[in-house]
Amino acid sequence: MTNQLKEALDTLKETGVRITPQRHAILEYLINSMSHPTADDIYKALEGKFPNMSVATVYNNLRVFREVGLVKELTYGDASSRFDYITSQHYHIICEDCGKIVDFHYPGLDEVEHLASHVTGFKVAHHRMEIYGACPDCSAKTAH
Amino acid sequence: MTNQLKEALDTLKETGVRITPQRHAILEYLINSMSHPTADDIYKALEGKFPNMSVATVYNNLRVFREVGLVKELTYGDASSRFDYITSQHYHIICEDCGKIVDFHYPGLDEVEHLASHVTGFKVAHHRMEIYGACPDCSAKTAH
DNA sequence: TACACTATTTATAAAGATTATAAAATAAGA
DNA sequence: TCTTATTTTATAATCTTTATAAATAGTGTA
Repeated sequence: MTNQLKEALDTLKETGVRITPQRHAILEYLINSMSHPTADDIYKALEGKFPNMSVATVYNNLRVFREVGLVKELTYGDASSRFDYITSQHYHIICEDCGKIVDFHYPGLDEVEHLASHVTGFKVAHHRMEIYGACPDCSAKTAH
Repeated sequence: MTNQLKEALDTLKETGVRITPQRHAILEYLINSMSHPTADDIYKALEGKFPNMSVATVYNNLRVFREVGLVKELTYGDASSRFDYITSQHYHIICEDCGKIVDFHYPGLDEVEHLASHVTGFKVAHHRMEIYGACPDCSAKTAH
C-alpha cells in the first residue's frame, strides 16, 4: 500500500467517513491512475473485483471524496466529468484530438484574480485554467 | 437592426449558411443578451415568436454559429452549456451563489501557454480561464 | 466475539441535456 | 416561378448523473 493511499484512508477516518472495500478500491485506482478517469472508467476498471458494484456507488463516493478534498472534478460540456486525485496544485493541458490530459505546474494566476476582483467587485474564491492543443503524438500524426 | 446583427448575417451569407427567421431571431437574442443564456433560455425566450420551434433547432443553430465562429460555448459539468456571442476577447467571472456571469478584460495568458507548450511538447491552440467567487449582491447577502 | 446503530451499497427508475432520424417545409439561386 | 438542397419540426433515443428504498455491512461498545 502506498503512502498516498494510507494518507487518504486516514483523511477519511478523521472525517468520519467509513472505509468500505469499494472506497478503498476507487481511491487506489485514482491514485495509481495517471489518466484522469471518468466515473465510468472507474466502474469498468473495478468490474472484475466488484461484479455487483453499482455505478451509483462510484458517483456517490467520488462526490464524498470531492467534499473531503481528496479529489477534484474536471467538468466539460456534455462529456463525462473526469476525476483527479489531488496531489499538488497544477494545471492541465488537453489534447483536442485524443483527449489526453497532461499535468503541468505554474505559479498561479493571482494577478488575474486581483484584477478581476477589482474590476467586477466579486469576492474571488478560485479559478479554473486549462490549455487546449495537440499532444506530441497527435501533432506528429497530422503533420505529414 | 444593429450593426453587429448585420455583420453576423453577412458572415452567415459568406459561409453559405442560409438565413432563416429562426436563425435571425436566435442571433438577435444572443447579441442583445447580456446574460450568457442556455439553449433552453433561448428556446423559451422565442416561444412567443415561434410557437412551433423545436429545441433541436436551437441546438442545431447554436452549433452552426459556433462552427462559423460567431458564438462561443461555455461548458460546465452536468449543467447546461451557456452561449456567448463573440465580440472581443474577454474572460468570465462566475458567481457560485446565483450563477451570474460577468465579463472582464485581461491581456491574455501567452506566457502560460508558452511554458505549458515547452514543458509538455503540446502544440497549443487556445486556453480557457475563468474565475469563481461571489458577486457583490451575493456577498452582501451572506455578510450580515 | 456478538450486538446495535447508522452509513453505505445495490438495483432500479427518473431526470435533464443533447443528439439522431425522417418527413415536411422553405430559402435562395436559376 | 421552379427546383433543389438545406433546414425545421416532431419524436424518440442516448448518455450522464441523481433519487429512492430496501438490503447489506462498518464501527464502536458490551
